[in-house]
Amino acid sequence: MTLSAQIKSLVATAMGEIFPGVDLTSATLTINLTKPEFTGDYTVVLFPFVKLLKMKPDALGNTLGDYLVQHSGLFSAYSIVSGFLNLSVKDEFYTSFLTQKFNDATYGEQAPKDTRIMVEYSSPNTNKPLHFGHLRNNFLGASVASILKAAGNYVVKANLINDRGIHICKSMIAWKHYANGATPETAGMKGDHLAGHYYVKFNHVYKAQVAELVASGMDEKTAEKEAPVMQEAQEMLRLWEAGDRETRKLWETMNGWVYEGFDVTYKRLGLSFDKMYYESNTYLLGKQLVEEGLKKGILFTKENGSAWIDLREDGLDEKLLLRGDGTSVYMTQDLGTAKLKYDEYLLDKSVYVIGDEQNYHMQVLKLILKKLGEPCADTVFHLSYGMVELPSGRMKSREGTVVDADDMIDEMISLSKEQTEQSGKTEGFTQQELTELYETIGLGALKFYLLRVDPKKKMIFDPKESIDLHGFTATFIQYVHARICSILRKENLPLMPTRDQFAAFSFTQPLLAPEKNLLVHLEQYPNVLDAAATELNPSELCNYSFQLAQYFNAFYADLSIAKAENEEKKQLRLMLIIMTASVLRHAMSLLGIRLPEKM
RNA sequence: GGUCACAUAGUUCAAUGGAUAGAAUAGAAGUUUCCUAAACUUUAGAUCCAGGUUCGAUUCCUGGUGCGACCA
Repeated sequence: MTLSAQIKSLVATAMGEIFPGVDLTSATLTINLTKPEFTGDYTVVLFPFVKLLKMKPDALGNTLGDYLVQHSGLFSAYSIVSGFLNLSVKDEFYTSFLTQKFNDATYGEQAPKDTRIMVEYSSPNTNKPLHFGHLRNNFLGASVASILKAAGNYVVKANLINDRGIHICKSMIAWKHYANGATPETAGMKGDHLAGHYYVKFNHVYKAQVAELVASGMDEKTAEKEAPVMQEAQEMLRLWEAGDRETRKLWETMNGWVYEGFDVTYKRLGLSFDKMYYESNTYLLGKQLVEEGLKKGILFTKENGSAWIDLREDGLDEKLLLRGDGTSVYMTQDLGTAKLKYDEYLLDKSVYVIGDEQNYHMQVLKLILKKLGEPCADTVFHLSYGMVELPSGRMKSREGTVVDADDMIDEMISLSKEQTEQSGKTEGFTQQELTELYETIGLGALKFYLLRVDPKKKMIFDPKESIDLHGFTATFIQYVHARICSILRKENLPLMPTRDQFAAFSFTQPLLAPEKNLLVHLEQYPNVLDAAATELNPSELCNYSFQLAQYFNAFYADLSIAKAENEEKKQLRLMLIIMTASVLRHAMSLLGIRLPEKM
């Protein structure tokens, strides 16, 4: 049990003992960390009980404080400041905590539970390369999956590839007309970039054709439908659905190129999946659910034979589920896929990492499943994240304002190279170590930058100013780790020494403020990890790690470790930094960020 | 038009209904005979507006303004 949970239960018990027969359940018991400007470690807020007990806050605080100091054995002292009871925890609690946990590589993790969670993320279209906005999705998904695993869940990482549809046909048509048979090899381009190139080409040609038709007197709506290249794309989609050999072959070839390109990017980013779904396999799913829904009278048909569900009672609209010609819409296949996932993996929870532009779609999806009586309805959870915007506004692929993911990665790595060379500490590194270091720093910065903001909030990305290797960044944390490793090397200690590498000390000297800050913060880690898992919010780990690193830097500047005042202090501080480095590694690994031993 | 988000220092972000609203960055001033100065210390600077609930509101409620997404 963590300290704050212990204190909460101690206070609850104490209140019961002191005020027998008084029902205190209506008052919320709030325990916080004490603000730095007051003495004490944990604070009980007294106000909620004041009315109930008809006591003044100070009187209540004294009674409770006296009782806790006398009975719990955990507190050395207390003080009351304007309605807040500040409790000081005995140093022995922290030193014994440190002795027990300093080299526990799994500190903060929870015992395996029987909860099965799928996290679907990435889910790219195969007509263009990943852009910067997709990176937020990928990092979030990967990180949330790791966090959930650390919290004891069984996790399946899934990727649903959008490999069919009109947008794919657009790339194919443009390639057919304008590529002269170019392949990634002959073009010297990654396959995903090649496909993306012809998707853009399609849009150029299309736009020109529409303009031409409009100029010749056609109205714009009609022109958009009549443009020859669009007609061709539509025809290609029909051929694809009919299983036309040649079309399917081209489709397979081009998608193959795209996957090779994606694989390179995924590998570079350290992303992996346990299960791949392909929309070309799943797009016909869901029709059966619709049929059953019609039979049960949950859905209804309109005159043209299309199938609908009426969600107006729930404040939403009528929603189309099958067109008059019997073809599906996105919602139909999403219904089917949700059921498929649930049946295949016996899920307790199915997390969809999808942008907030699809809030409505996901709300409707869940609601329809519920109305159809599908048990998977309750498992569906939309992890909705805000869009990444440029200072000039939203990224638009058609307007060419997208920041390409591969370019961004290259840029970050070269930036980290530049900065590292500037700092002039690369003596003794092999070429391979340097290459690895640049990647560690560059990718770390990128991941941290995208994960440090609450997923729900949209974020602004300024390519010129926002990426910095100082301040609230992964680099800051990596630097702390490198410093700690450096000290340990000089002391001839491994990163994770066993306990018998230290003499059996009993720590008797009072903890100094910088030591105490680190300890209090380290003790919080399990709570933070648990909160990150509950909220599906990796940014909690960013905030926590950064603060831990800040405490370390202050500690490091103030107190000597290798030349501590005496052996006891040296030992304590070594254990402290070992644990600090270990917790930082753990937290950062959940974000997919590596920490170097030298930098 | 309807639904849903969001609004905090110049900028980018924090703050389970709790104390004097925290960081980072940009600005100003300092720190290196001593374990990595990618660091540390000091300083200045903010809750969109108007009501309401509460002992107490950045947080909850109502209305307004602004920006955005989605649904037609």
